[in-house]
Amino acid sequence: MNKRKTKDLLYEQVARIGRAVSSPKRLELLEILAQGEKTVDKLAAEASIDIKLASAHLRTLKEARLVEARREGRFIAYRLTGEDVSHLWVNLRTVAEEHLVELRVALDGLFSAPEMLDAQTRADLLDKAKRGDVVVIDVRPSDEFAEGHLPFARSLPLAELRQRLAELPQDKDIVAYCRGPFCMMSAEAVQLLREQGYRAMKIADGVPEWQAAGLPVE
Amino acid sequence: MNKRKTKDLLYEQVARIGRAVSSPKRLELLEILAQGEKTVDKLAAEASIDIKLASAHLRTLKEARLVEARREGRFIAYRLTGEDVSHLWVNLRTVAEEHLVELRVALDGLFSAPEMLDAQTRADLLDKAKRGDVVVIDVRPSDEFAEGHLPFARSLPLAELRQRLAELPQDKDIVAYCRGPFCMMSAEAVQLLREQGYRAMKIADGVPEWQAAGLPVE
DNA sequence: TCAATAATCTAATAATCGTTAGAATATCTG
DNA sequence: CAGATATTCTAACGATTATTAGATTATTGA
Repeated sequence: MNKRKTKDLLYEQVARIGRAVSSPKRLELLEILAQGEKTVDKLAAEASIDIKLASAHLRTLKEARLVEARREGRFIAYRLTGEDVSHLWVNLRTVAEEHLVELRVALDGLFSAPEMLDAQTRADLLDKAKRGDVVVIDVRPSDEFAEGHLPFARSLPLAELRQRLAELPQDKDIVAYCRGPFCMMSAEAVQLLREQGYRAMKIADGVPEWQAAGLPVE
Repeated sequence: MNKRKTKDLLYEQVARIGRAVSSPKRLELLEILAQGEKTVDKLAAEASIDIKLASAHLRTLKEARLVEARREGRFIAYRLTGEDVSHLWVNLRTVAEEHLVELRVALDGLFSAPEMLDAQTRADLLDKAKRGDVVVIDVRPSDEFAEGHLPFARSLPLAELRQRLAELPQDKDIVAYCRGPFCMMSAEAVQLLREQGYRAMKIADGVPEWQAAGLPVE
């Protein structure tokens, strides 16, 4: 048995994972799937691509065993093959944020400082939420909330926020979160809430980030 | 500002990292660099590729900011841009090991069970090494040992092992490690030691794995 | 069984990437 | 400064991949 050939085989297998995460659209699909199981048409709509293209990308992800599919009636639902895949996405995104100036500039421009809590305050936030000093709202669609959410968070999807404002207290800090640092739902929620006179801010974390940091999820 | 365009830009940046790790040879270069700084000719020799090709791959890695270069006399030395890059490599390899049957089969075939310590025994190993119950040897080239090694380990490069056998005790367990699960140096060392009547075994971990697990490195 | 829907499969084209070879650059040594 | 060495740069070819469109399969409900 040739030592060189064996090594080539090993690295080739890891490169299968690498190739799977080398396309922006596949990464976006992975991030959406990190929020929970989704059908092809929903994934395509979320990622703003054609169903055929989504299907092709999902096939690639499936061949790398990062996702798996199951038929649900007329639909086919995809999900990540494990929590480690969600962590890989967080890891890739974190390395990109750390090293690629272009990305950091784009993110800084998007989310101005006062709206964004720092990562160190995570434990602190959990504590305040537990005591009821702040209201943590999950502005993702409710099915994603159902698949897992931050402790003490309440579901208040962005689409329903305007009609359900009455549910929120005017005299407490409101902290919104969504799918993660690339998701703009929490920023939109904060903007709306501030316009209506609420004391609102956002955190960049989503459930995948929270989990990858070793913190509990409900 | 278009929401869709902004998102595309963000995922495109992460995909730059993905593309950088989508080639087997680039992954091999990353693993070698995870052991410490190396010049282009050494990297090319280790990865069994032409210097020109190594240079091209290193350029790609540099464009993704995963490595950086500095001139050292007539040579140019490359190193990883941070510890997080080394963790990313470990993460990718771990996901591949977890999900790709082909890889697991290849690894199982390579390293038969009795020679390999389980990952859980890491803390235990550290303890025994501290008390002197086992001798931990680092069989990588000595410059890699110098850049960082497991606590209580002593450097005994594979190339010098046969001549330096006398340095090892016959009555103690000897544990060999090298660059990580894909590296075959520790397996070769164990084979040689056993032929010579020593009680030897290997661990799959290298320094990057040890570090990624949050354990101390000297 | 037929029409409608969701998704996949197949084939084709354009774009990108890996690899190689030859020319060019930068540094060291005499 | 000339020659040797280490590496990069440039250009080119073949291989791989992304994307699109058309045909096909699987399921549901009338």
